[in-house]
Amino acid sequence: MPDVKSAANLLFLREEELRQGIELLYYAYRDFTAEPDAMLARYGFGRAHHRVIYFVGRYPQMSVSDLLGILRITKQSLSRVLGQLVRQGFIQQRPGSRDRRQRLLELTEKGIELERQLSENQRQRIAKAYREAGAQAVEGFRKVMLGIIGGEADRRRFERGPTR
Amino acid sequence: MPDVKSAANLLFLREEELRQGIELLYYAYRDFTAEPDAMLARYGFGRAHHRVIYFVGRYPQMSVSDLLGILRITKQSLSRVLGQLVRQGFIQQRPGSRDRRQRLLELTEKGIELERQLSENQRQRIAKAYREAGAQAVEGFRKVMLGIIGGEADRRRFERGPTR
DNA sequence: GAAAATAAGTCAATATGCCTGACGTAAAAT
DNA sequence: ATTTTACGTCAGGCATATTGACTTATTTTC
Repeated sequence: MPDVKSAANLLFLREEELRQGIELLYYAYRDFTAEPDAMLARYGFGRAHHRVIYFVGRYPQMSVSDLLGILRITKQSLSRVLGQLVRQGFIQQRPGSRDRRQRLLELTEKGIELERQLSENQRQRIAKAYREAGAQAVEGFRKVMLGIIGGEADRRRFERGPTR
Repeated sequence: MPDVKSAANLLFLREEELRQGIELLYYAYRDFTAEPDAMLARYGFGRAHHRVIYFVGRYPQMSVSDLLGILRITKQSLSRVLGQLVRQGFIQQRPGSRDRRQRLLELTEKGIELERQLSENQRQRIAKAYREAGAQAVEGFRKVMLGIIGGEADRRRFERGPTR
């Protein structure tokens, strides 16, 4: 019964393909974070500090609640990490001009330097992967990753054009 | 001076492209783990339990040290998580026949069921992304992800052919 | 203008994940 | 017979994150 056999085989291939997708994400993320984590440890920081520094560098003058929205953590969790970064002079806060309740966040010179160091490794890893895979593969990578990302709002961050 | 300007523009595009790569990984991984995390919380488990259940399901009869090698954590960290799963009947251990020092790991029926529930969400997310992006994009996704993964040994897990 | 909502911060208690270091046991390799 | 390996465990510690309760300043809404 070749029909049954090939149907089963298709299902099997599909199952295997999906598992490989899960694992590609797992291994890639694991390796992607390993080196920055090691660097952060030398400052007494953790991965949470990296995420804060990264996104504040990416979106200067962002508010605390925007940052909370991206990180999807509670303000109590953010508080300690952000407080450390502010007290140690990596991040600067200033009241918003339109809404003075807001504390707009910005990297200091020192913060910019740390961000650069931390992300350099990741940029090079991506650059290497992109270079080896080629432009067409990069396009496919983008498409699949955008499909994995859940929210419409987050997907919009990746619209075409250099500066979002 | 058009040369300088276009060179700077190229650098800018490249920088933006690399940053987007970093962020695609961040958002995709964040959303990829959010729902399983919520399910695990209902069992009193964390992401670590999911990883253990996933890989034991993927490679039945694997040894503890093989699992440690994949997870890249210490045996002390694994110990509590694995111990809970064994005591609560999700994972079964048996001495290896060739090397009786080994404890080979295997999911129980209960473990298989939990694994299926947890990964179903991730499989569907991948399936949706693959379906929407198309076969060629999936090929590109694989290429780029493999380029991001550091170790040759880990990349070998993704060689062609259904069963590794 | 008073009441309600929002942005941000704080105190407290708790859980989980992960680490280093030290030590123990059984089995295999040399 | 000694050393190495596979696994486990005790102890102590730090980072990340949670829920819940409460405060302050400012803006919005009625």
